[in-house]
Amino acid sequence: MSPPRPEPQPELLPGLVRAEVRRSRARTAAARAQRAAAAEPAAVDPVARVLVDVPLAHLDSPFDYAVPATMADTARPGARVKVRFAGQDVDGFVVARAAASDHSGRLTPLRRVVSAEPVLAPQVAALAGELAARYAGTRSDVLRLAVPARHAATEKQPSPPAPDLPAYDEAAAVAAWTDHEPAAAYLRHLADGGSPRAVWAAAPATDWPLLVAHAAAATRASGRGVLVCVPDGKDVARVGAALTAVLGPDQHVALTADAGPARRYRDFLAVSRGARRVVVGTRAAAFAPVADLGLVVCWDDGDDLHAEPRAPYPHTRETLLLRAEREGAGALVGGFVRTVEGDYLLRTGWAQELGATREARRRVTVAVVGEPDARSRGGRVPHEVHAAVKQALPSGPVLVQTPRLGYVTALACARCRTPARCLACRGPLALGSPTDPPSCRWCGTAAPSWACPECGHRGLRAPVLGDARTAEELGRAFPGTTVRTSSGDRVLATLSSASEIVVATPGAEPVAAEGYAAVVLLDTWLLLSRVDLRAQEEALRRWANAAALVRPGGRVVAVGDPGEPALQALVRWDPAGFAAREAAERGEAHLPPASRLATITGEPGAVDDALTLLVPPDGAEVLGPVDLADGECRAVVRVPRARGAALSAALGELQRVRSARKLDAVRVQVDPQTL
DNA sequence: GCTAACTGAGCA
DNA sequence: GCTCAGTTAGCG
Repeated sequence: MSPPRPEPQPELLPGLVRAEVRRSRARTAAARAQRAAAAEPAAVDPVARVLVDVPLAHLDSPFDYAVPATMADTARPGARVKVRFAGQDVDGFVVARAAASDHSGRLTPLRRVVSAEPVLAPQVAALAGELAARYAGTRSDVLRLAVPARHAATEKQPSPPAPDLPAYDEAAAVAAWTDHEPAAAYLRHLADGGSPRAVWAAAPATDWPLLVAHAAAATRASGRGVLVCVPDGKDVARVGAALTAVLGPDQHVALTADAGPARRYRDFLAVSRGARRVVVGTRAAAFAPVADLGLVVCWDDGDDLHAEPRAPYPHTRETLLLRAEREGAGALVGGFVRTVEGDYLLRTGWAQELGATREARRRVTVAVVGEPDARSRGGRVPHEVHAAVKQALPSGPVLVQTPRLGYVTALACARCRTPARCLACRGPLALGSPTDPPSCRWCGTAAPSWACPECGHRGLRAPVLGDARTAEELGRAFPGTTVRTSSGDRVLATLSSASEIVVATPGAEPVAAEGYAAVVLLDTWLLLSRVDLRAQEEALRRWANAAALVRPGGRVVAVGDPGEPALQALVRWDPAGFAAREAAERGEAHLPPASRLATITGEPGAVDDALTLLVPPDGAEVLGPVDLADGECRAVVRVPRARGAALSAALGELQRVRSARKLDAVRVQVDPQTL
């Protein structure tokens, strides 16, 4: 060791050198502290295995640190720590303590235990590893989604005491599930400590939050915990209310993104400390460290809110099913429709079917009426719909679903308001989705480079808002009836049973206390016209979710083409048959879930490099790359489902090599929701 | 990513 | 022989 240098006089030195001296002093002080700490290692298990929070793929594995005696008790598995890594202080989690390390060099001591609170449960650490492998991402990315930010003041507070196990009313649970088969056996299996896995297509007019709550109660009866994930905060509130009704107060926590940091951490701690054993929440809740997990529930798994938009882009359903598998829990994948992924779970025998009885499916009648002539300047609401609304109103509220704002109406020149017309047939131009070019509502011809014939301007606008205009039209047709709207950022959560009309966009439909007397689906062509892999499936999902809000015996009227397969599936209330057909078509087209598909997106040069580095598994197909907007491009790689794990592994290796060689980043998405 | 060690150019 | 900018390996 070198003798201490004589320290230069700072005031005699120029600023830069002085700064250097300060740094050097700080270094020697840090080194002294480290030496002192290293001198006294913990007596038991002096090695801490730490996952460091660095975003680099090739550094995604635990690193060993020495545990100073002073941290012997606090540096426990799951604790948040600060460590010196590559010359800087970084955050990390202790994942294990060990007696020895297989690292050959001297171990750097832990810098600091941020908190002894074990926030990273062992099963969540393992899950992060599996998800990182599955989605070709890093554990640190997954952990950022899984563990909420620390809130020191909240951490000091004790969590509420764990409540007593509530009594389980099996008769009530079976009664609530009476419309579904074989629900009684499924519930019994859960209550007996079994882990049945089911894909559930709910009957129309089913109060599904109540059924989920009873499944939770059955699981709780076996002493185990429950985790329920739903698409949005509105559904969290509904399931929360049902859980309170069935299990009693203080049995569950609701985890949502819009709770503040303090509340979020408080609720997380209540789960992590075992004070709450039942969790309902949105997609981030899929990582909640529920103790002794007995059941995971994913409601409406087709909703794209379940797809995490941050790397590595895990899907709630996949996260929950991985957990069910590794933690030995039962699973319930439910919705008013069945996704092709749900169909796949059934076909492979991974899950059993939980379906609506024939009588329950017939409880609601769905009719399809043709669209009014688009050329008529009259309204979009046909006579049959007027009649149905008129008939239903005296007995309760009526829901009118109309596709999203602005995409509905014919377009006009943004400058001079001249209506935009199709060059081929003079029909009105409209937008099918926010991303597609406008196209003709009569003949379908796309008009990507429209220019106003009057003034030459190229901008288009929607002159009237869709739901506002519909509400206006209905208000005129039914004078004296209250017409309310629910859409976008002005969503009505619930509704009384008063006789009023609610015009809502898909996903924003309020739930009526006693169910709707009638549900009307307008402009069904619009949802079907999206150029998306899942357009049909997604359209049926949105219609079914609205139609399911009708009361038993109520009427559903859809305006559209009766020949459309998705509308026919709605009329027959046959989500299983529809999913099976969709799955078959996807299989023929080598699309998920029969294939596993991944995208590589980034700068053209970066994507080229990535494709050169990628060692695809046997049978892999590489498509593209094709140019996208913003100078990016995207390649697609797909393999038969059986090679899915190999594809994920190859993509993970690609990211590690790319990261180690400091090549430009590319975004890898495994099983993206859309293409 | 970042730091620290390494390398070679430029100059005394 | 030394400094310094530019490069690069390795991170416990």
